[in-house]
Amino acid sequence: MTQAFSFSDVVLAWYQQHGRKHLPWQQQISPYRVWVSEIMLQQTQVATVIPYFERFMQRFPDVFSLARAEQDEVLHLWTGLGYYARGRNLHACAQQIVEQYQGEFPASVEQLAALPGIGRSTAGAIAAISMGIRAAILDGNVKRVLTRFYAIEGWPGTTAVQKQLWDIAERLTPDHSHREYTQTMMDLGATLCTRSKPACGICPLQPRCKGYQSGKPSQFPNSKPKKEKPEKHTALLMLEAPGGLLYLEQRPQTGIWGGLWSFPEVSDEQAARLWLKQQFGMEADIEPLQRFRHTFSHYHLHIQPLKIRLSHQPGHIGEQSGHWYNPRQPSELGLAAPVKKLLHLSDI
DNA sequence: AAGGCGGGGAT
DNA sequence: ATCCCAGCCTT
Repeated sequence: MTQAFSFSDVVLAWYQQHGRKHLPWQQQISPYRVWVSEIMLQQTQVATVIPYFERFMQRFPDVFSLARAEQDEVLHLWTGLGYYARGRNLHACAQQIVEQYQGEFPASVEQLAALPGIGRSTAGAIAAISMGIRAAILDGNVKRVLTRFYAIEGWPGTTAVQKQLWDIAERLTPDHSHREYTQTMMDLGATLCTRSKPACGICPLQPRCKGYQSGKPSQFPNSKPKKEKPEKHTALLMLEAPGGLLYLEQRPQTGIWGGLWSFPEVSDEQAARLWLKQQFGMEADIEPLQRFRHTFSHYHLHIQPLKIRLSHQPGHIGEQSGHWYNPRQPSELGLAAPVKKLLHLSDI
């Protein structure tokens, strides 16, 4: 009597031969290392994450060192990764794990998902990969594999499709080999079941894949309904003191570039003149630098840098305590990508 | 349920 | 230029 291979049997067999086993976070596997990698990998590709992960582990080898750190240093190591709330949540989460759990990650999906920055999928990944707990994940890779395998119609961002996918993901998860299965589902999505030109010819799931049978596997997952991104404008004030020092202030924790250091932001050059008059009670020469465009996931931002050369360094500006940044001796601060670019631009 | 939140790599 | 990525949080 023969028993048909289950979905997870096929997946696990493929892992033995072809699964990735040498990524940095697949070595010395621990809840801490898996957690940091999973947070970094949210909406961010493997190749981008690797150097950030290595630097982060070098500086913060365990949850205690991370919990003790200054937020500025955490965000400094996050500079360029984007979605900076991830960095702030990571720091807060480390402190909570130390205070509430004596530095030991709680061993259940529910408890993990209650921590800042950890949702259902990341909790499942930490539990399955580092703790051997039976838990499902639903990241971009798994969504792609499942929507193709079952030819699921509808954009996965909708609640209905989301729920359907979670139900399927939970059902397919085997009751053994949780780490291997979880890593392999991500591997399949990352290496074979890719967004474009999927390698169906060498995919172990191909014989039963409805997406393949449809002849158009790449139409799954159905794409997000598109809408045009608005064009927004802003200006950044580059106050330069003698010696090339540039004035930075910390942005609010919420909103764009939350918690990062940035040039004072005003709406336009007109507002800049007013701002200068209010701060210094005097006129100042404003030199507009080359305007450039920075694109976010949901809008385009035209940034007008305005250089203002000050004859002397003011004692203080406005309410908050700012920071005079020396491009030749960079401070370890979290910087938004465009700000970092502008700071580097001045360092010539 | 919907919208906010980055930056970069692939195409 | 467009798409979308090892999603989560707030409203």
